[in-house]
Amino acid sequence: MSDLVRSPRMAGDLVRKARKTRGWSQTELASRMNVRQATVSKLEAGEPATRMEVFFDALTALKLELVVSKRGSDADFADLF
Amino acid sequence: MSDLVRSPRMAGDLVRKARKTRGWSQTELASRMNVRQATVSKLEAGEPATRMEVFFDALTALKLELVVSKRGSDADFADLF
DNA sequence: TGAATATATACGCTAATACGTATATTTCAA
DNA sequence: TTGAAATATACGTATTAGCGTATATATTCA
Repeated sequence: MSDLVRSPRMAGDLVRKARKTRGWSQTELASRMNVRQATVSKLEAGEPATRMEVFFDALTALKLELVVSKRGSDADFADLF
Repeated sequence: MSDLVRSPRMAGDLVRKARKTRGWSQTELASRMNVRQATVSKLEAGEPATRMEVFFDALTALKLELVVSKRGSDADFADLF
């Protein structure tokens, strides 16, 4: 299973879902990321100015993997990679 | 084809690669993202504090898709989704 | 329902992005 | 080689994340 993420909002939703699936509180996740609970709260709220670093730290803590690929609808550019 | 991204640095490398594949200059990409060329430069350099919004805007402009999934090595948590 | 737990906010502070504008540098082709 | 195009930096400004610390609101559950 995997989730498509197109915006900070969707990223926040995904982090929240994964965190809850793991049964962690924001404080628990924040601790693993070495940030404050308030920072996790904002990340999950989809704050657009959240630092990329914070997002990646969350993915790492949640043992999630981020894969970038060409958009399926982008037929005019088959060999992007 | 797809690329795994685990950090701002890797994100920057990927954006640069995709941009070049499209034959765009940083200025060209910046214009499509509605940010300055300097911002694209920093994004590609892997600046950890780059705003998530900027990263997502770049992916959108480059017609790239971001998919989050559980890490393959994370066997202890099969049903994260 | 009442208390414990969890999440959203707040204040003062520091640091750093991104902005506009501009230029120093590096890259690359004629 | 040289000159244009591309990229990295710079300066001053405005804005805001994230920090420490703390608390107002939910939310959960015995």
